[in-house]
Amino acid sequence: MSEPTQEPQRLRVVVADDQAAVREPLAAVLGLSEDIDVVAAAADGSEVLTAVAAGPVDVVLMDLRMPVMDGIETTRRLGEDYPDVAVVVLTTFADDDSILGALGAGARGYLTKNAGRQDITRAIRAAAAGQSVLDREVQDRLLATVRTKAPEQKQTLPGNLTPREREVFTLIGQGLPNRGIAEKLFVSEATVKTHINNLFAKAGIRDRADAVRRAIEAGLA
Amino acid sequence: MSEPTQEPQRLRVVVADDQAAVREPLAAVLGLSEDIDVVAAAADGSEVLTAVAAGPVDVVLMDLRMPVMDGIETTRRLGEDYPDVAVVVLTTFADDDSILGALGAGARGYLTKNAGRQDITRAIRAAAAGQSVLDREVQDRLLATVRTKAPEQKQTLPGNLTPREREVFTLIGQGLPNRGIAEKLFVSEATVKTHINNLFAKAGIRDRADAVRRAIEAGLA
DNA sequence: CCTCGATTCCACCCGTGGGTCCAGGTGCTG
DNA sequence: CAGCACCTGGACCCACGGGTGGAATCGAGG
Repeated sequence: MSEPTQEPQRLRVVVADDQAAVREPLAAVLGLSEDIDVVAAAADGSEVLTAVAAGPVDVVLMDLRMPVMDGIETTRRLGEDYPDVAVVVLTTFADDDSILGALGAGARGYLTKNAGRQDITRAIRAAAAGQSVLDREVQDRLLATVRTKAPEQKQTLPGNLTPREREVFTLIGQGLPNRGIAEKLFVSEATVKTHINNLFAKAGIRDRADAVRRAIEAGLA
Repeated sequence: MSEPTQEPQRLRVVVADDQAAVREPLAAVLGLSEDIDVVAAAADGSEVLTAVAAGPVDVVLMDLRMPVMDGIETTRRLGEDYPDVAVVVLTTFADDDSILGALGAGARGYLTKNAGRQDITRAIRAAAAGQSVLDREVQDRLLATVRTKAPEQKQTLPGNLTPREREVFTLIGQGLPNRGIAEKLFVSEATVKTHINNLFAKAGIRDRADAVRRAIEAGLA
């Protein structure tokens, strides 16, 4: 801990955007920062790869919508071949697929195009230092995705379930028929049906199919 | 877009940590930055709230483990009463519960204590500007949580399914009974059963329960 | 033209699932 | 001890699910 964290030399940055009207001014304005060197400007993903292969690069500022090879795929390949190169995404699109795709591919930052020069330079420096900078709305979306999908929610189940009922519920979620559940628990099938009826009533479950979905959502399966 | 984003005046920061041995040096070292004013140092969550109530505060640098009121609960209350105050978490713990709890409570940054001074000041500035800075490992964990739940793989299905069969399959995954599926597709229940039997044979599905699991895994539900 | 795959439908059978009611046994707690 | 919650089991009923076989229409393609 408490490593120096200073970047004594200037950060070597590649700017990637298919629109020259965006790419050129962006590269110019970034070069104004005394600690940033824009070493290349790329119009598509393959140009990014050649630029990175050509010389040492610290950070790639990447647009997502590009011809030939899009930003996500480019990010993925960079992560495989040049894991030390940090990718910061700068795009107009902030939909879930783009965000999850880019971050999942290894991007270390995600900015939308209403970010200012300060925001962009800060994100570049953070990415070079191993941190990750996200736009506020991007973080909100990311969290919303997590919350709906993974909040380890046993809260979606009414807590009144008895241990045995929960156990039966888990086995239903694994797709076992009543007889299979009975054998696994060393009880009669009638008992299993009783438990199922009780827990269905408590949890407001209609179907066995419904039960499977709920069990998976609840993280029991 | 392209707002000024400059913070002309110095950032007013509250440092919160129950250990004086951490809190004091941290406050001192942050004050060295010419754009940061440490306006208060708090030893627990309630001290943070009084400090924020007392004067205008831009950013709270918050430890999670604190007596009286922990960092997550404090963050939550700040979000309710002072939505303009940004919270940056600085803690030794990087487990999923802490991360999701803090970010879910509204924290705009999450650093572990191996972050250097540069990293911390950068995160403070980013948070004040509406961005969010995460440690690399924190982002990785966050993404891992997302990925286990939303991996969008349709490869688990044999490709031989006809469009209609895939459609029926999706509806099964949503827990609909055959009659419901029939109504939704404007066909008879017999037709639905035929499709189901065919796709069950093709995909090697035994049960309806099994089908629900497979549909969810395949990202169709 | 004729075949083949896809889609649509019907009839039949029967196993399982789901609902209801009831009841004996255990163990904890007021 | 009396009550309560839980687990266990049985009996009954009926709807839905799943399997089989057959059949019609239609469009694409040999």
